[in-house]
Amino acid sequence: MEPRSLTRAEAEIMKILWQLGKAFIKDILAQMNDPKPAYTTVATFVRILEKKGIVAHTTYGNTHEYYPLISEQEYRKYEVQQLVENYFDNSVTNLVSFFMKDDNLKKSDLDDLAAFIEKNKSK
Amino acid sequence: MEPRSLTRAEAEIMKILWQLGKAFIKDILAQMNDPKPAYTTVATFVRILEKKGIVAHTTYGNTHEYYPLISEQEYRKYEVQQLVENYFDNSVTNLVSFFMKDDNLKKSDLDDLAAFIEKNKSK
DNA sequence: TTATTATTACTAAATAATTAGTACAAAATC
DNA sequence: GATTTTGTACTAATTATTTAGTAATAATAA
Repeated sequence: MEPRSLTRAEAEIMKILWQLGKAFIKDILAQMNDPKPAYTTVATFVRILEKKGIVAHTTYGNTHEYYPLISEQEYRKYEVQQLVENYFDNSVTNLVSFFMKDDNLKKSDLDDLAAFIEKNKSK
Repeated sequence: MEPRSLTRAEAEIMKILWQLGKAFIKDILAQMNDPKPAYTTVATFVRILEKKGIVAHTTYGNTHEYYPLISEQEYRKYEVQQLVENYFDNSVTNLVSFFMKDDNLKKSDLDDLAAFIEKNKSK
């Protein structure tokens, strides 16, 4: 399942699906912020996501319960990779040093990261 | 200058402008990968970027030399913020701990990061 | 059992993004 | 000075994205 970037509207729906695990259209709609789109708008996007192979459904009578085919972890990984590739010359270190410059990183974060690296060096 | 997300094509051109500092259309085109778009396509996007207030130009005779009004640093920061906001619950720590899960870091990343952290421990 | 409600499938329409051609003007060349 | 080249501005056409209405159908309620 090769991930592609989700559009803004698609991402909004996926986030709800990831959170709920599975949902009917009305459940998705209920989670959306005001101003809520029309029921049929949500249904359209879910159908688009299904056509793209990112969502599937189970049928219960005449209704469908939708669920994601890609995990949030998987997609998040893809997005991070995209960012690192596009703006940090493919180097995670560049991203980390970007955070350091901006003082966005707590010292404990760095310590944790150092410990993690130490632990994984053996492999 | 409030940054907005750049579209794919816009980002491609901005990256070249950031790299060159300033450029004529032909310079931008020269930097693009094959298959290169038409000269006029590049000109169109530069005009769009200008209308959006992201690019400006200096006139030399009948030609324009274009330059960015937003720095790459500034935009990069915006993009990172967007990612952290959308997928890491607004926490940089969450992003760092994301890297500390198996499989999210390449071995070369591990080595680089180790060196980087070692060097910065002193501070 | 008819009317209402809920749901999906299809259609459509507006806007954004992508791509490039044509017209025109200025500059360079012959 | 006429012709070719170079560059911008305008226009246009295609595809993607966003949004939602309508038709059809099944389930539910009156």
